[in-house]
Formats: sequence, C-alpha cells, structure tokens
Amino acid sequence: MPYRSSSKTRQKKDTKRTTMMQAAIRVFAEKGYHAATIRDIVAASDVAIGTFYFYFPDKETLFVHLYDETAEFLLQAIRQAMAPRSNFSRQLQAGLQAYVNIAVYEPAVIQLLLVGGIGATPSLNKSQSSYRERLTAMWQQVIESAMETGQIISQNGRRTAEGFAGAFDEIILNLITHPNPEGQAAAAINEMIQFGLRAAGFTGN
Amino acid sequence: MPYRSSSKTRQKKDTKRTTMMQAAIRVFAEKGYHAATIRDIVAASDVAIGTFYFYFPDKETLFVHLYDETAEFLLQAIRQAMAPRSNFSRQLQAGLQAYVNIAVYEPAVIQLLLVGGIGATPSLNKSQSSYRERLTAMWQQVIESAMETGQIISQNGRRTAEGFAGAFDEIILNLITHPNPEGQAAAAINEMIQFGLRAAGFTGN
Amino acid sequence: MPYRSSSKTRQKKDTKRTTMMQAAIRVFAEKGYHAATIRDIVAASDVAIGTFYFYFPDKETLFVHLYDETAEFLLQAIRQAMAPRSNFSRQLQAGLQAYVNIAVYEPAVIQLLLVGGIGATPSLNKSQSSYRERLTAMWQQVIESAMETGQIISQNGRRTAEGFAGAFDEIILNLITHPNPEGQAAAAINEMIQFGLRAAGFTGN
Amino acid sequence: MPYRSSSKTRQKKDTKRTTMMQAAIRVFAEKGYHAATIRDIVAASDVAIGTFYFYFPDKETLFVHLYDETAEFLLQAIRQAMAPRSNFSRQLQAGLQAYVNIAVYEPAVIQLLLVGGIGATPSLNKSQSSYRERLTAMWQQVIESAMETGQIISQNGRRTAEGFAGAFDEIILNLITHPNPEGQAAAAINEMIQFGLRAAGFTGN
DNA sequence: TATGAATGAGAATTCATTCAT
DNA sequence: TATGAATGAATTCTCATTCAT
Repeated sequence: MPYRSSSKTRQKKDTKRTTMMQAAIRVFAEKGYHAATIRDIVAASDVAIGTFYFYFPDKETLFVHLYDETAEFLLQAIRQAMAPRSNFSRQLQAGLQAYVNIAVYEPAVIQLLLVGGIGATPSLNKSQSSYRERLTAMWQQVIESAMETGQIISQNGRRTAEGFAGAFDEIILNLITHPNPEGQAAAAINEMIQFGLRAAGFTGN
Repeated sequence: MPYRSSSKTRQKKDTKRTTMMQAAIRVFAEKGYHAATIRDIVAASDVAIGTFYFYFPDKETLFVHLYDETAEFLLQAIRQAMAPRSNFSRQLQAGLQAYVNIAVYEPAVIQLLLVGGIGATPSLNKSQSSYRERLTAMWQQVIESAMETGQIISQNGRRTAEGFAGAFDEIILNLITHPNPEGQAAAAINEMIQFGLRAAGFTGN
Repeated sequence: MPYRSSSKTRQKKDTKRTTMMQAAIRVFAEKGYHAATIRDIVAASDVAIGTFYFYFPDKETLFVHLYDETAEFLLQAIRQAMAPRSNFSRQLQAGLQAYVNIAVYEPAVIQLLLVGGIGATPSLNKSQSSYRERLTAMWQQVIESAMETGQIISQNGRRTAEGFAGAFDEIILNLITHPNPEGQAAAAINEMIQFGLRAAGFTGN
Repeated sequence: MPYRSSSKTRQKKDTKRTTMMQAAIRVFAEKGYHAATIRDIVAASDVAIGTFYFYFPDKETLFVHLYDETAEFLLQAIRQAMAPRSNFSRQLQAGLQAYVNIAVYEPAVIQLLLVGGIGATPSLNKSQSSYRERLTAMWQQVIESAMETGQIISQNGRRTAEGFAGAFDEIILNLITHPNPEGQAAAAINEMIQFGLRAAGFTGN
C-alpha cells in the first residue's frame, strides 16, 4: 500500500518546521546572526544538520525570513491594539501596552529585531530599514491624525515619529534587561505614555 | 634594566598606531565587526598583517578598545558642550548641536557605536551597556538638575533619559542616512530640541 | 517457501524498473555521474527517493550496471550489423552505419559511454576498460579477418583496431555536437568508411 | 630593519607555487577532478589547507588553469616538433614522437587532459572543447598542407583530422596503460605513423 | 511496494593568528 | 620594527542513504 502524503504527515512536517523556526529565533536572538551556528540551531531543535537544510534553504534566507515575519508580527500587534481607539492618548496607551507585553513575554522578538540582526548580512539591510521605516510610519500616522484633530500641537510629525520609535525601543530594551521586567512593566508603560504625550504636545482635547 | 624605546621612536610608533586605529575605525564603521577583516584594516593602513599584531593583541581587543575610546570621545564632546550652560533649554541645544556635528562630520563615530558593534562579540557587551548607561546617565543628570530647579515638571528622570537617548539616536541615524545630512542638520537640531523640551515638560522658567 | 511475486506483479515491477533505468541513463548522460543526483533521477522517473532504493542498491552500482548494459547494447548492435557481411568494406560500412544511427537517434548511449562515465568512480574502471577492450577487439577481429583474406595489407591489427576505436569515437562525438547531426550523418559515415579503408590499407580485393 | 620582499622571497614563493601545481596535476590526473580533494592536494604538497588558498583562489579555478596550461604545453610541444619539417611523413613522425615522449615520461599530462577532466565541472567545458578543437585544427593544418602539395590524396581534411586526434589519443592511452610503456614506445610510434600515412592516403611524394 | 522525512559524513572555503626572517 | 607566508579550527552546505509508516 503506497505511503500517503496525508494531511497528518504534512501537518507533522509543518509542526516541526514551526518548532525549528521558533528554536532558530531563540538562538538568533540570544547569540546574534554570526555567533549562531547551524549546529546551535539544530541542537536547539534536537535534529541533525541535514534536517535544517531539508526545511530551510540556508542560514541567511531563514534569518531574513524570520526577521521579516517577526517584524510584521510586532507591527501588526501594535497596530491592532491601537486600531479601535480614536483618542491619541488611548492609542498610545494601547499600542505601548501591546508592545511591552510582547517585550516581556516574548523577549526574543525584540532581541531579534533590535539586536540579533544588526550588521548580520547585507541581504538583511532591506528588511531592516523596511522595519524601521514601517515602525516610524506607524507612529507618524498616529501623530498626524492627532494633529489634524487638534489633540496635539503642530509639529514635524515625521521627526516626532522617529523620536517615538527610538525612545520606546530604548526604554523597552532597558526594561527587558532589568532583572524583573514583569514587575516593572506597568510603571514603564505609564511613563512611556506620559513621555509620549508630552513629547507630542498633547493638549488634552 | 628593561629596554626603553627612545621618545622619538615611541612617538613614531604612536603615530603609526594612531593611524592604524583610525583606519580600523573607518573599516569597522563601514563594514561592521564581522565583515571587517584584518586584511581590510591593514590594507586601509597600508601595512602588512604582521604589523597589525605588533601594535594590537587581536581583532576583538582592538575593537572593544576603539569602541570604548569612541564612546568616551562622544560623551565628552556632548558633556563639554553642555557644561557651561545652566538653563535646560540651552543645555539641550548645546548638547544636540555637538552631537549632530559629530554625526554629520564624523559619521564613523556614530556608525561604530550604533551599528558596527551591535552583536559583534560577547566581550563587547560590557562596553556597550556601559556606553548606553553613561549616555543615559548624562541625560538623566541634565534632566534631574532641571527638575530640581523647577525648569521641567516632576517625572521619572531615569525613564525620560532613556527616552532621550533612544529618540536622539534614532533621529540622528535617520539624519545621516539622508542624502544630504548637512543641509538637514539645522532643522533636525531644532526639532530635536523642541522634542526634548516637550518630552521633559519644560515650563520655560 | 519464500514469497514469490506473481508474474503479473513481477512484470509490473520490471516495467517500473526499466522505466527508472531509462530515466537514469538520460540523467547520467546529460549531467555526468557526479552532477547527477538521486533526486534528479527520481524526479525524471516521477517516483520518490525511497523507491529508487527499493529497485537499486545504490547510485554507483546502478551506474556501473547501466554502463555495462549500454556498452553491451552498442557492441551487439555494431556486431550484428557487421555479421552478415564478409567483405571488409561492407563490414565497415554496416558497422559504422549502425554506430552512427545509434549516435544520432540515441545520443544518450554515446554520451554515457564516452563522456558521462569518465572518471566517475573507481568501481567503473573495470567496466570502462572492458568496454574499450571489447570495442577494440571487435575491430581487431574484423581487421585480422580481412588481413587473412588479403583484403588489407599486413599490419599490427591490434594497433589499427585501437586507431579505429579512437578515430570513430572522436568523429562521432564531433558529429553529435554538431547542430544538425542527422543532416551530416550520411556524409560522416562515408568519410569514416574511406578513412577506415585507407587506414587499414584496403586493397580492394 | 624592515622585512624585504626581496627577489629571494618571491622566488621561493614562486617555487612553492609551482611545486604545488605539479602536485595538484598528479593528484587530479590520478583521481580525477571530483575524487581529488583539497586535502589530497595539500597532503601531496605537504602543506596545510590554508596554504592552498593562499596560492590559489579555489579548486575549480586551479583545475581549469592547470588544464589550460597543460593543453597549451602539449600542443606547443607537438607543434614545435613538427614545425621544422615540411614533408608530411616527417611531420607526422616528429609530432608523434613528441606526443609519445610526453605520454611516456609525463603520463599525468595525458591523464589530466584525457581522463581527469571529463565531466569535471561546467566551467571546464570551454577549455575542453577548445583543446579538442585546437588539437584537431593542428592536424587539419598539417593534412591540408600536405593535400595542397599533393603528398596525400584529396579528402575532407577536417574529418581526417578528427580521426587522427581520436586515433592517436586512443593508441597513446593504451600505451601508457601497458606495463612497460617505454619499451613499447618506439614500435607504437612507428605503427602510428604508418596508420596516419595510410589514413591520409600518403602517396609518397 | 512506496513514500519522503531524517540523517550525518565529508567537502570546500574563510580568516584570525603565528613566527621565521 | 616590519613582513607576509603558513597554519588549521571552524563554518556552511550537499547528497547518498536509511527507515518508520
């Protein structure tokens, strides 16, 4: 009886693929692109080297893919948290809440995007600037909406957005470096909100 | 009695050493730690590989040393610019002016600190967090002084300082990526000042 | 009593086996032994990798087997074409006709024997020298028969046979490299016959 | 005192380079391109792996280079031997004498060209057909000269040249496979000359 | 019979570092 | 001091082969 490439088999393969990708994210986040070897990744997945190349074309492609996927995931999470809010203050609160949540419970996501990938490989450059650009664009949109509705003072929305992107990332990196991130999360979120409201010149309307 | 190089010899040696270090900074800044090879560095210095190892113990040590030195240089430059000012607004202006000046005219300094070194090698971690820490501490001191004198509202100075560090770096990175950084510098500085004043809750007194 | 596949089953198996072998010949002829992978072969046969190893022990054994079989096929074809002729000139004509026919319509046969297998694997050496030996022996027999009957001048039949083997192969390789082998075939055959008659010192009797 | 990249040093380097190339030719000739590993080559040269890459860019480039150089050497040797002769018979004698000499005393040359490189790597194809082409062209020129001066009968010179190229190579391969090539060389040369004169329809004028 | 996921030995190549001159 | 030839550990990736299903 011929072997059936049934949905069961395929599902198993997909599961393994996902498992390996998660292991790879962890390894890349922890060691950075260069220090992370294929051996590290397969060891973390408990498979043989050949298995890596059965599932992925090569180290570089996988890394760029993980980076892109992770960036998209993070941006989506923040965007979706902000979407239902119309008030600038509430948007900021929701977005930062989502951001910090991920940072605290999935620190590998932040490490991959902010640390693991820097200077990794030329082919990552595009992904990397695309991520910074989209992150900035996201804040810029929020800021310009708020400007139009008079919630914040008139300003160069692009520049403020860059400031937001940099400031929040730095605060979050400091947060997850802290011995007890979860305990600090609530305070950090509040202070980030205050920082953002002030920096954007929130008028309270 | 141990052999002592005459002062003339020592000076010559120091000169060559300095030349090589400057070449190394350029190469590291341009390619990043991993992609930069010793061959690249000696080629840029127009010496042989062996000469590199006469002046420096190894690639890693040199890099960490350059990083530390560069970080110190940048921090000193900003600190010194702010020192004579007592008003928060003026301090901000002077500090950012100095920062942007360096970014525009010595972009390698910024690239080395913000890009070339991330994820380079474990032994850099200490230097790196030390630099972020001192940068943040610098802003924190400015902020807390201003708080004490009532120039800005009461806040968690540490957190605002982290925000400053991240925000200004991000804006500066965007600036030097711009095709014509010099042309944008003045506007960028002004907007950074405004951003900082707002974010710190500057009351104008 | 050991399990015996029914004749129907065995036939089906043989068919599949044959199909795979033909695909393998094509792939080996096209890419050469080393560049041809098992994946290439199973892709050309539209089966899975495991199936390959059900029918054949390994790549090397299959290749040697295919080489031997192909060599035997080619030698038989030429021999059979020459068998009914007794005159040297007619024999040459018939043999070369058959040889060129195969070269033009089954180029994979020639490519496998003359190109794909050279330097393939140590275990092929025996097959390879056996083929060259039998090819030479075939011509030698024809030549020595003709010598005995005074159709050609006295000579070292072995050496002339080697010359025949090399010369005809080279001409045929050039022929199938030509953009339009079929169009050139007739002329090539005639010229090969003339070459052979002259080289053997055909006296016309 | 600075190290002098004197002619002595450079000469030593050139010598080593040449030594390594000769070792590489032997290894490639014996095992063929694929079976020959870099480890084999450096072992034959008694140096470390890194040394190989200090002298040569990579395996493929070296092989193609060696092939081209060897082909050129062989062609030149045969051409130069034939150059001073004007009579077809004498040319053949001189050329084959040179060819067999090389085959017997430098069998690696012949093995590299006729065996070691077949199916080696796509980038060799050009070199390989170029060699076969130039070898054939060399014989063709000799043949057409002789035709013009009426020394041999009228014929398709190109086709005869292909026959020569193939026939002589085959005979020479058989010769060097023989247990005592040197002992057979003289007879082989004579018989090759006779074969060639007959095949070209030498009229004796 | 048939499948294809999984394996791991082995190959090429890079590059920081050493050391005789 | 200065040189650059030489080294070899370490890394990525390929592909023939196995085996549970």
